[in-house]
Amino acid sequence: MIQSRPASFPSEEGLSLENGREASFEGVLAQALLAWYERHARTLPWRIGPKWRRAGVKPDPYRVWLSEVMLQQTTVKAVGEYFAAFTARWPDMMAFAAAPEEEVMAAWAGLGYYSRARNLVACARRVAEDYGGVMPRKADELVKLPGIGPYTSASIAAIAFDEPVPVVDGNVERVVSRLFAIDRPLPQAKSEIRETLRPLVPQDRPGEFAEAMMDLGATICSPKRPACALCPLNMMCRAHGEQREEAYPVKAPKRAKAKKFAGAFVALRDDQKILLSRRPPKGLLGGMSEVPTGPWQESPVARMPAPPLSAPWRKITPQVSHIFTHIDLKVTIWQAALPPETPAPEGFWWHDLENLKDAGLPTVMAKIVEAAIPGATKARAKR
DNA sequence: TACACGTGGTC
DNA sequence: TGACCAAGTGT
Repeated sequence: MIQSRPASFPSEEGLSLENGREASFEGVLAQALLAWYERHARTLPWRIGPKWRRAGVKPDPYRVWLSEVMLQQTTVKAVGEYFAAFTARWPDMMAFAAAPEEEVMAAWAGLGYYSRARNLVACARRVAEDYGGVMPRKADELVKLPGIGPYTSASIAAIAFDEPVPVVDGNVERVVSRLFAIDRPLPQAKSEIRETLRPLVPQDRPGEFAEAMMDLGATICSPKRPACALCPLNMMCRAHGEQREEAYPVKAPKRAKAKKFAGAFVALRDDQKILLSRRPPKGLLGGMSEVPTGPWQESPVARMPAPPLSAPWRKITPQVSHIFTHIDLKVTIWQAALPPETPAPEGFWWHDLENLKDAGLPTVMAKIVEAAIPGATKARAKR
């Protein structure tokens, strides 16, 4: 169901352009947004700015894909250095497709949602094998690839290949739900928002339109205290007309986080090597390296879980707390020093503390090591 | 449809 | 402090 246009917008009869052409609501909105974008576009490493775009320059689909996947549920600031490191190390799709999965997982460490890294590798290999290393151009083709869903497929198709499809991310959900005062709660309202946006997409500049919508949401139409005075669409916005901007988008209530508790073991050999293992490929932190942990349980850790090897374990304080999206985890840490000749048990290995960065520990694991061995995660590898 | 899936920043 | 949020996807 498509919402009616804002009541504050003039009737169509009252609208005419200087050249005598009829101005549609859709056209006026797109023009106002694109004009704003030409002045206020954010400069981003994976983007071709409006000036160069007008000169016919298009962004590299590989970089668009990589950035879009990194940006899923992740801030621009957090992505910045990862994008630079990835593109320096793997400059194109074929180079990336040839990368060992474990190297990609380690390079991704700290960015979160680790299935994205695994799917990135799977996607690159599929593109290399099935498409000769050339990214498909259509959203309905892209959406079949691993790690590429409705948002990412549309964004790549629009931004890299100028396919006029609606691109709906969290920013756009907010902008569109305010523009049309859509009061159905998210995520149920997703399809209504997409279909409301579809006729607004200009056929000639869909990529810039998508980027402009997201920039507007990120910089003007913010979740709290939006800067409506600076918004190029304020006269067309129903939420603004109602002075109820922050009432949109309506969101369904979310569930409380589960509390969980675990014990962890920091085993440090006297030759400055730490005992690590790899987590199972699926599930939380799937495929990432870790310090050995006991079971994650519902009740506080009362006694030491079964350790990976026999050692003079002693409990250290304080505990480490870590908040995941859906789990509030408290970790009790046991530490032990071992002689240099100590062998690693089956499935474990000793990792040089000096080069801990290379181990690719997810943040929660790095926090555990840091609590036991202050400074360990900040050491840089020697040249 | 609803839930699993990370992390860091903001108010 | 704790709740919310940030360019979502897979199951």
